[in-house]
Amino acid sequence: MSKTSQPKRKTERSLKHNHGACIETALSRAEQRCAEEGERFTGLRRQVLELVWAEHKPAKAYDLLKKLSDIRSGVAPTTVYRTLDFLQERGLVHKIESLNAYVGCSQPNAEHSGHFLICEACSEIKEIENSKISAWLESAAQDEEFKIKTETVELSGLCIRCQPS
Amino acid sequence: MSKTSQPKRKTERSLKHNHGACIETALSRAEQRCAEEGERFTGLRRQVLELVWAEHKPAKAYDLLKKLSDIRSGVAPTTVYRTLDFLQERGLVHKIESLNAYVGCSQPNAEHSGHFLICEACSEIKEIENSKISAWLESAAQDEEFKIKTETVELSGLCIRCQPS
DNA sequence: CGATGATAGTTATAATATAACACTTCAACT
DNA sequence: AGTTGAAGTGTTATATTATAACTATCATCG
Repeated sequence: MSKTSQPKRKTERSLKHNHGACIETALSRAEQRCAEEGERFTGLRRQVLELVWAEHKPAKAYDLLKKLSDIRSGVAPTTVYRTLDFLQERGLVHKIESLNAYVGCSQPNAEHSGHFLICEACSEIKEIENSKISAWLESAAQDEEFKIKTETVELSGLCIRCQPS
Repeated sequence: MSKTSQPKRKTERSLKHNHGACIETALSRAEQRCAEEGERFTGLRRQVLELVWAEHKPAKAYDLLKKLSDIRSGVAPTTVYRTLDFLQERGLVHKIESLNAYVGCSQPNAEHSGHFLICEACSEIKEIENSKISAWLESAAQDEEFKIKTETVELSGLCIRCQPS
């Protein structure tokens, strides 16, 4: 019997959505996406992605390393970084540059840079899907005749739940 | 005679502006800004800022450390990071999160997060002063009722000079 | 002058990330 | 089924980035 077979303690988030299902969705999308691209969604890749998705908070590489070590042997930093690189290249996770951490992406079908709202109080990260943002930034870049390839947009502050009322 | 006393080789950039003057301007603005705030613009702080401004490219902390060691003794990582922190807090330099590097800020008067265009080919960084960007991002955040405190906006790609014609 | 707080020096270590090479596995082909 | 080549993973070592904790020095002000 695995440790995860029990009814598990609830987090704030789990009160609001079925996070188990949330993870499942992410994993099956990832599987599908890899299949489409002829990439293998191996046990290692699945485990790492599952750990990244364990919370809706940024996961640090070395924290993933520790957790991964609990479920398999022969895990080194390389293991984690290589796998994160793979997942990133397929758009399955994003790196949050300002935190040196990683979050799962729920729109793995699109080749997109993510845009993030990062709550400084509760650490929760929300990826915003506002197609206008890229258009705006491109227009700003166009003023300088600059050709954007990747966008790093990380907005830190307070989410609605953490704002003083 | 210092090495820098000679007519020096021209870089692409030096053909376009008098970079010596560019540094001088940055330094005197910094001096003024510190004076306004009752902060001391010490020799160390001046030297670090000068090194950051040496090029219009991102400066890595440990590169600054090496260069700083050439002009003073007792320089450790702490020295550099502490000084960069000081300069950052006063808006005199910005950290480029996606590169773990620092650039000088030419608008040290404003409390602003910078928005950057980063050329992947020539490494040149341009800080864009487009007041619309913050307004746009704030409106996007507002849709989620998120209160932005700091914006990390780093757009990587190709500057006009590095684009294939 | 002497107390005080800011600045800088010193030593050690933590945290993040990559390089280089060896071994294993899988799938495609014969 | 056996061969083989590329992809995946393991292993070891090291590079890079950043901070902690404590001490010494300096500038200012009473």
